[in-house]
Amino acid sequence: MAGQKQVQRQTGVALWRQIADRIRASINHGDFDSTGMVPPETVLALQFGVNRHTVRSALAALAQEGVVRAVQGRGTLIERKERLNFPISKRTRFSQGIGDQARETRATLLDLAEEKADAEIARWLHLRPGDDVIRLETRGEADQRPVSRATSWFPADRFAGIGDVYRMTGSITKAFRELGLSDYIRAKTEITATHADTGDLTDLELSPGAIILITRAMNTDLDDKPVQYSITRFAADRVQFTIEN
Amino acid sequence: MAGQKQVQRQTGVALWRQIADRIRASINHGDFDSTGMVPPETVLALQFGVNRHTVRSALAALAQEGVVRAVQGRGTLIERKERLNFPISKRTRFSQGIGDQARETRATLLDLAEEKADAEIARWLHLRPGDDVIRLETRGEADQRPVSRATSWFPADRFAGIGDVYRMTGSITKAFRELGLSDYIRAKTEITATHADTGDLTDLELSPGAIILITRAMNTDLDDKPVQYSITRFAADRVQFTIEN
DNA sequence: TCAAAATGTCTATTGATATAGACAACTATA
DNA sequence: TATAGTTGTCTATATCAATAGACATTTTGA
Repeated sequence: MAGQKQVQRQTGVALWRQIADRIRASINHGDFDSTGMVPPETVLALQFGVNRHTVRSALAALAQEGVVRAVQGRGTLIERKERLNFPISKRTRFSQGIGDQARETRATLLDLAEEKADAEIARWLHLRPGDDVIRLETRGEADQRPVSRATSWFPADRFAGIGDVYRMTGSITKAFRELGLSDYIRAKTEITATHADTGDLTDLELSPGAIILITRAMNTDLDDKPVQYSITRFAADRVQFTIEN
Repeated sequence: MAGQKQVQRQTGVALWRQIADRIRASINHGDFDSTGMVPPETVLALQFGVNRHTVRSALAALAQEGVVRAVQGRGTLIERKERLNFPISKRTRFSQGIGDQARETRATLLDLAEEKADAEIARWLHLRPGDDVIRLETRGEADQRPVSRATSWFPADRFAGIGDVYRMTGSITKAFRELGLSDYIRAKTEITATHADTGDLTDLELSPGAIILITRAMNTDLDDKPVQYSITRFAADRVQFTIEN
């Protein structure tokens, strides 16, 4: 049977754009891992019900992004993206250091809420269980490719409204600065691994069985006061961590 | 200052489509509530940096949706959408009964996870705390307008994989049927009200201070066994409930 | 070595998208 | 009752999006 949702016409979104987005998602999902290449243009054109030239426009856009590389006579190869390197140090920030590895980095806000700290959060943030904390859920992307999803907690009394500031600036570092915290330090990072759960599969465009790297990290201000605790889940095949001593 | 993100060209998404989406979001956000009408076409054209005709295309699309109505000489009025009526009965389902009130209804999957039941979930689903449950978070939309966001829990042993089935069918009722439950009954509904939290503001496109109607509901199978417990948060100015006795 | 299969290039045509300008028609108000 | 402000309509032009067909070029494998 054909795919459940075909491309739509007359919506103001060009067909090549819709097709490019769906092919990229399929690649991230690992649908073509067995061959390492995208199906032939004629096949894709048939599947999507469009002209071959339209598929070529979509593939050209993906080639421009660096997602695929077309080779005449062979086919369109999926570029083995290098793993993004996350240096872990006292100056660890998400966007910093990634900027030169990817053309476009973005963090999208998934959820934002104020809640009471449970025992674990309280321990990391040096609060008492039940104290107000702000929870921020974000997804990190590099070149349209979902890389990580993070849940961060902040002391609500000190960083009231940090969610809204984050929404404006799109950066934790900038949000901190807006709220009067000019600098902070990565005090501790724990790294573990597990299998992807269903939330990972959807948010990170993974297949069942995929591996997730989990970091639990605490940031402090210059007086060693905790300002942020975050749990980040990375798609293991898209990242590596380096620790310099 | 101008808006932080302007419309983008050459992306495969038509300018009129981007502009229409942003105007619709502004309307839902209540930005024009003081006047009850959209700014003049010439002003919008200047704001977005496009020709007036392009703005007109966007407004024509919104008029087609029924969001606005243009009146020559006066301006473009925002249609006071009737509140969606949710009849609450033993046969309460989201999509049913709404279909004839809105042109297009949709439920988008926000999150999906398997977790352990806490005390409250366990009580509603007649389980023991710690039992496995599947949590499903969705947003309900009618005519592109976000109406509600719901969190539902299902007993994991009985409805394993209901999340994936839901993703395919886009309907709880159909997902139940796929998993062998042909019919179910709304056993209990509790209704409360509160102010919107930050999550509501983003997901439902509301302004601070907006009112949220909350339903806590339990569905059972024909043997009175609980099959679903859900907490749904409605934008209060977009819905009404009716209970027939 | 030949043929099949795949991407690359070219021309041509149609419709959608966007800009530009001018003016008509209508509403509200001074 | 003028007049300013607003939406509606028309013509014209340029570019983008999509389709169609033909053929070249390259790779792979029989």
